[in-house]
Amino acid sequence: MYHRGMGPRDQAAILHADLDAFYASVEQLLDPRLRGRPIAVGGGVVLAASYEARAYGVRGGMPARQARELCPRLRFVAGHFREYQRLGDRVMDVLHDVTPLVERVSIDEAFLDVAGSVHLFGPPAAIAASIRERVRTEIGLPISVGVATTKHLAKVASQVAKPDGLVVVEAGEEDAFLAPLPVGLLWGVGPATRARLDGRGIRTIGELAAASPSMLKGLLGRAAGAKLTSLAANVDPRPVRSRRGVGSVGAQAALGRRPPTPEALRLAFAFLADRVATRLRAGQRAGRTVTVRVRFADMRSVTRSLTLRAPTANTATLTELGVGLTQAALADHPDEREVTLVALSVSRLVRGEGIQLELPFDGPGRDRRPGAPDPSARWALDRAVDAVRERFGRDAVGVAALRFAAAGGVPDGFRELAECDLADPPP
DNA sequence: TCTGGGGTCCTAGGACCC
DNA sequence: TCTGGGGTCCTAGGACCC
Repeated sequence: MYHRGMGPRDQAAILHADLDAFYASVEQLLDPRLRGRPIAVGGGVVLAASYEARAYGVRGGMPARQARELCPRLRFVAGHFREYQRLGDRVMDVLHDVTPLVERVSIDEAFLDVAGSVHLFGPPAAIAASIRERVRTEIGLPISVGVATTKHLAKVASQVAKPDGLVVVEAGEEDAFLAPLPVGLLWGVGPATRARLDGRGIRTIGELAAASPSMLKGLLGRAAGAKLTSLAANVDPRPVRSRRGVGSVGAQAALGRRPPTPEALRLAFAFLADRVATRLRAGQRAGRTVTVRVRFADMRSVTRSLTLRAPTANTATLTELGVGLTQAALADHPDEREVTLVALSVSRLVRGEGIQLELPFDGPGRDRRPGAPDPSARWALDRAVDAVRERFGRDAVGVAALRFAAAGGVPDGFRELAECDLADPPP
C-alpha cells in the first residue's frame, strides 16, 4: 500500500525546503561586495537581515535605528523585489523537477512529498542533498532542507538545519529528535503560548509530550491543546497540497501618528481599496465581508466588520465602507487622538467570471437612497480603470492612491511579494 | 522617528431559526 | 406560555505564520 500525502507513515519522505535569509542572500548574490558582511534590506524598518547581521541581534521587523545601535557596521540596501520573485520562482522550478507535489508556503519556502519520486531519484535524503546542490550551483543561493515523516516534523528539521544545512529525521527517530528541542520550534507556538507553557515548567517538546492532554486543553483552549498534544506525539495528518484557495484579500498602511481626520481616512482607504479591489477583480473574485482594523498609538488595535448581502469588488464601495467602519470604531474610542495604522480586508470570497454583483449602497438589506451612486456606473468605472492599467501600467490612473503611496510606506514591490496568488483551489 | 505588510485559524457571545 | 436543545451566521478579538 502506498500513501499519497498522508502522514505519519513508515518512510521519511516529506521535505521542507527553506531558503536562508532569502532577501539578504539575494542582495549578496547580486553584489559580491556585500558577501560576508552584515546587511539589512529595507529603509525605516528591517525587512530582512543577513546571518552576519543576525549575529548582532538584528531581526526582521526591527526599526532601523535600533538595528544600527546593535550593529554599527550594518549596511542598509534597498530591495530588488523583482529579483526576489524571479529567483524564488527559479528555486520552485528546481523543486518541481523532483515531484509535482510541491506546496509553496511563501516566496522562499515549500513542502514536497517525494514518496513517489524515490524510484526515480533515490532515497529522500539524496533528493534533498541534490536539491541543495542544484540551488547552490545553478542559482547561487543557500537553502536548508528538513526531511521527515510529516510536514510538521520536516519544518522543525529544516529550522534545526539552518543555516545552509540538511537534517533527516528517519522514521522511528522522531521522539528522540524532538524531545530536547524548545517548544517554540513547534508550528503554532508563539510568544504567548510559550509563556503559558513556561508557567507550567514546560520548555522542551519532550516535556510537552509528557504533559497531560486535559491540562493542555485547560491551559490553551480546546483546539490549541489538542493540536499541541498531537504534534508533540508527532501525529500530523496534513497532506502536501500543491494548490490551495485564498480566503481573504487585504491591505494595510502604517500612517506614522496622525489624527484621523476625514481627509486622511479618505486618502488612506482610497489607497487600500484600490489595491484590494484591483486584486479581487484581477482574480475574478468578490467578497461579502469587509473588515477594517485600526491601530492606535499604544499598538492596541480594534476591528470592525460588516457582511453584505451581495459580494463586491468595487473600489469606491470598499473605500466608503472602509471609512465608515473606521469612523464607527473611532466613535467607540473617543479618547484615542491618533491612529498609527489602518487595514482593509475582504473575505467570504466568491468566484465568478465578470463579477458584477453590486451591493445596496448604504448597507445590507436596504434599498438605495435617491441620489446614491449608481452601482452600474461604479462598475463601469472600475472596468475603465482596469483597462487603462492593462494598457499603460498600474500608475497610469488613480490619483488618490498615488498621492498616498508617494507620501511614504514600503515600496509596492514589497507589498506584491507578500500577496497570495488568487489561484483556483483544487477541484 | 518606536515597532512593515499579507495572510490563517480559533474562540466566544449574540441573533435567529427549527 | 415556558423551557431546552442544536445549528448557522455574524461580529470582535487574539495568536500565529512568513
